[in-house]
Amino acid sequence: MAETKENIIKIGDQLIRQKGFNAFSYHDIAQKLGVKNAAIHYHFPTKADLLIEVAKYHIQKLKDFEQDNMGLSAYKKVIAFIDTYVKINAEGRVCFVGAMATDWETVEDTVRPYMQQMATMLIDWLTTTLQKGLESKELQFKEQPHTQALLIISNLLAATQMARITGDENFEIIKNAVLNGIKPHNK
Amino acid sequence: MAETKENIIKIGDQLIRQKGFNAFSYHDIAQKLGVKNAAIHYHFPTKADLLIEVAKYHIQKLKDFEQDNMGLSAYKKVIAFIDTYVKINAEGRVCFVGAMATDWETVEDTVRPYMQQMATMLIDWLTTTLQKGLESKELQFKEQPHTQALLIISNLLAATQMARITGDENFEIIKNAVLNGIKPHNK
DNA sequence: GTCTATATTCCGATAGAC
DNA sequence: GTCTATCGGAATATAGAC
Repeated sequence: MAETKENIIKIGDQLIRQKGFNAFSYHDIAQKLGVKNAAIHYHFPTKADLLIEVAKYHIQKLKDFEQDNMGLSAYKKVIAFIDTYVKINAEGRVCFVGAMATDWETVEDTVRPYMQQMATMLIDWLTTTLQKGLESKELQFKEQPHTQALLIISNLLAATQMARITGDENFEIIKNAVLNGIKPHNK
Repeated sequence: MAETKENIIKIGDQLIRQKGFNAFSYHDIAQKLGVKNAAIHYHFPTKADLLIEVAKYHIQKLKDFEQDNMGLSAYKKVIAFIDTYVKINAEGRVCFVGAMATDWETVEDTVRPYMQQMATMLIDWLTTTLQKGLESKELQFKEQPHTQALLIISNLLAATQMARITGDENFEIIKNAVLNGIKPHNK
């Protein structure tokens, strides 16, 4: 069934963001699915094949996210964006971009364009969202929208990582400060 | 010689921040030192033993950093702090806290307290530095010093990671914005 | 302190049966 | 599509000589 292929991608993604690309094995996935090692290789001959599909999966999830929140105000879009990181943090995982960044030097060249596409889409969407929020005076911040987008993404990306080491309180503090950094002063 | 032990730690540290803890082998270190696999095991029986020493090495480096910059103004201390991330980024590596965060779930319990100590020291030092800069009006920012410290560290930590994927321009942008975020408005 | 040699385990990957 | 079986390789780790 094609359902298995989808499940492998999802479990692979979870393992990548939990343990890292070099720390999980096909056996880990097989075990969770109740199948054998070889069954995973049937769907994804090499680990790089799987990683590319996981990256594509994230690109699609991001497109879905954009679509689902299209009608929302800029402020609520940012809230929804922050919320995805809250969920990631609650799972005890890190975000895909952060996980891929630390494994970057170990992944094959064929994989990298997909990660670059995903990261660029993320930055572009938030930049545009902030830009519109600025124009409608719904949001307020000093930096360029692109710069503010980079600041927000880096804050949240690192917050989920630091939370593992220093605890969830620091994630909460950073999360609240991010929001505070784009709120109009008179609100 | 004890020099070899020190060299193993330094090379181990570089490999951890370049490829990740689970992606380098004792063979990698041995090769760089021109010795054999077994020589590394003589100094550090297990990989966890080495990791603990790498963590201690970073704790000591941080103490040295604090000592070396003790006489500087708060502003110059922050500049020196940012500069360490500029160097990390120029090397194509990531910072130790970020590297350890993504490998967190795969390291033994005995290692974790050292990483927690290192991360806490980092946050505490920057918090104190920002606090003093605020009091002397040398620096200016809206958030609590502890919050601002978390924001700055998360920005820089993630900037080195994102630079790998989306390029060094984004690191530069984030770096400049970090500094811009604590500068008094009249300067 | 470093070496050779080796034990052991695990992982990625493939062949071929069902 | 999944299985059993297995290959080849690499990695962690240890024993014992020098």
